[in-house]
Amino acid sequence: MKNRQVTMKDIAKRMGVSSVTISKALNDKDGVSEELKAEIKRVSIEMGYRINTLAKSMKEGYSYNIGILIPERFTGDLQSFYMKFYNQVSKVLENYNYYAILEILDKKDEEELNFPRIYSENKVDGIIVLGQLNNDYIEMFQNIDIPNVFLDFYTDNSQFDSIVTDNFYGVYELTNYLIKLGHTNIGFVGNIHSTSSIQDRYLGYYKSLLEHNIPLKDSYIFKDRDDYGKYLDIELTGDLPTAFVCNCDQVAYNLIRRLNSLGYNVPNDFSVVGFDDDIYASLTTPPLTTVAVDVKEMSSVAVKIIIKKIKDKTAKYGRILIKGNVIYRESVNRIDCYSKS
Amino acid sequence: MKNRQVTMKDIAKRMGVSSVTISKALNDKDGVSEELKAEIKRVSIEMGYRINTLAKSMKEGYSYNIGILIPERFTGDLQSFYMKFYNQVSKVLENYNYYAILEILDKKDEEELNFPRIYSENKVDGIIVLGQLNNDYIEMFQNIDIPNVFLDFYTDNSQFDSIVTDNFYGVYELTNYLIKLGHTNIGFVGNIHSTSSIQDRYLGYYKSLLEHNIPLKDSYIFKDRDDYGKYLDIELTGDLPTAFVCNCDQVAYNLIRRLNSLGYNVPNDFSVVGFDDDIYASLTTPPLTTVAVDVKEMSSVAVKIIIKKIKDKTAKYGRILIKGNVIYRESVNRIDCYSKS
DNA sequence: CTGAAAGCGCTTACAG
DNA sequence: CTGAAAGCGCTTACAG
Repeated sequence: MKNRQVTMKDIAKRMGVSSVTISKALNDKDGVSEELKAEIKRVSIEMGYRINTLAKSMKEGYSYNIGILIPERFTGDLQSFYMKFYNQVSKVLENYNYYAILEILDKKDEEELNFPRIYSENKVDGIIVLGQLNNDYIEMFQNIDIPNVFLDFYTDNSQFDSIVTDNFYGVYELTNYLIKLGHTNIGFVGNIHSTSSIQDRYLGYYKSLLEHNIPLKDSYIFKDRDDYGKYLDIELTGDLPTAFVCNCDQVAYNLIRRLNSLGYNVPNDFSVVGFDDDIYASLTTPPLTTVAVDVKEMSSVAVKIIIKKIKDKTAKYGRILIKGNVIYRESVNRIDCYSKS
Repeated sequence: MKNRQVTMKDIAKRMGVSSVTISKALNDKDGVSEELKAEIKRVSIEMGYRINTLAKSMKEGYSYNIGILIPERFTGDLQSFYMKFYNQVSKVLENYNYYAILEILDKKDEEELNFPRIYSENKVDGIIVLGQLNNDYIEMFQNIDIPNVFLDFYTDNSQFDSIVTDNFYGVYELTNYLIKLGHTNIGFVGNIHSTSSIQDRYLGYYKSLLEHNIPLKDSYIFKDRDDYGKYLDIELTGDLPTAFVCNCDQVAYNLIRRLNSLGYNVPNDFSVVGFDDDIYASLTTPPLTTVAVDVKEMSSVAVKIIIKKIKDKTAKYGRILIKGNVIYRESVNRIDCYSKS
């Protein structure tokens, strides 16, 4: 058994007042004289009082916990990206006096459509889902009667609120930047049938071309992975563009190594840009111009929304796009300037 | 307000029994006939009952939460290592019907010696500290009256239980391996005054040399960082060893790039080993022979210990060393065999 | 096998 | 300004 904690009752007894008065004083509510309030606070510290949030929570009907649900497959070795989110969300929640509870949803539970345990056991007031769930599971989520928000992915079912990085706009900005530097032969590296975020990035690239009256060339679309996500050797034969827009930094990293091994130099022979600003962006030589996902802002918004939804169950937000930040580094050159960077 | 949940009372009313019987049935306790128990379970599912763990917790005096406390400075960009631990600990806790609550201890709170909020607010039954706290804070931790365990670091105060990777033994094994392959001129790369884990790794290297009657040479100790942890260019002049034992993978990565830029090949000209098996180990060409910290085992042990300490407040474990696993890759050659690997 | 009573530590609504 | 009473939803110990 736990050793007995100091309770409000103990303070009350010692001070000869009621525990109601203690509660009011410690919560800065009206109905206690300022002097008594100050004295109560002093004594409570002296006695080493710590509030029992469990009791408070039960009375109020709120746990002051938010669940963060991450499908197991996003927790592998290199997926530290999601942990960054978790970290940030957890930090933001503090400002609202909330805590984050992580649940990793294992494959089996996801397939068998079992409710998250944090939900079944009423551990949380709301759930932030981090990382794409399978469709059936998402459908099931509609039956969950606590607020939820999807972070970093979305679904076509408009019932759900989601917060995603603006893939489209980010690549659009990057491509505009390349064009401004004189590039007109610009390739896109990625399997445009693989994930919806790669697709959106591709469309941002395409929009930039459209706006500048640059025709889209099939031969400038370079497949980087098969439809199962397995990386392929990028085919670099025939007519090549002067700049490559890669769907992510890791692919840019692979591409640059590939180009190097063929005797090319980046950015002198080819300009290359990525997306994500993850560790690969700084491991390439030269470091990559890329788009940094705004983890901080996205996390803040996710928390704000879930807290609002807890207070107002009917609130709806839909799909919220958060702009990333273009990070300018040395992997890009003006097209008319082949002198070294 | 939350929409009202189904409670045991509701089930009781509907079935014409008391809520005590419901509680017994759902918890598989004695005192209910098997038929009634089965019927209660059926109805509770039908009614969509979810237990209110808050009420249960309050009654029992346990929150069924474990806090994971990570000092802020370990949550930066590249420290996904700690998140791996967090992940794993969280997964293991599930088996004990416990949940993990993350608290990132910010710099200010650490300096001002403020208790973690999860402690002040009684949110958790125990705390796992992940990442070295400053000494004063550790001293203060002695006054915390809930069980705690330090994960991945230790302190000389034997009051505390800690679980650390066996740095000493890991490097000892690696160095033995190099010697078995014929190396006798073996260098160590690291600032041996910088952290205690680097020091332990150095001593493992030294023990291996001792055992094989290989003299320790000052000139074979290569400083990789200053005393503040800032990386230095490693000085590679004069008499060089045939193999380098690096204190971590990132340093091995830096070293190999350095050697490459000087025109050397690894492993043909020099063998190199690292420690950690992090992303850098697979980014080097060739990939690194290194020691993988056994995150899984360390996390399991941490959880086992904290759960035991919750049940028995007097339990003591001291410093527990967990062996890492040597991962054999291609960055090492036999010394007598210069043909390619 | 079944249930009435008490209690976990708070907070809220109300009375004085 | 202060406090007695009731209640949040469970579980435990005890009585029948």
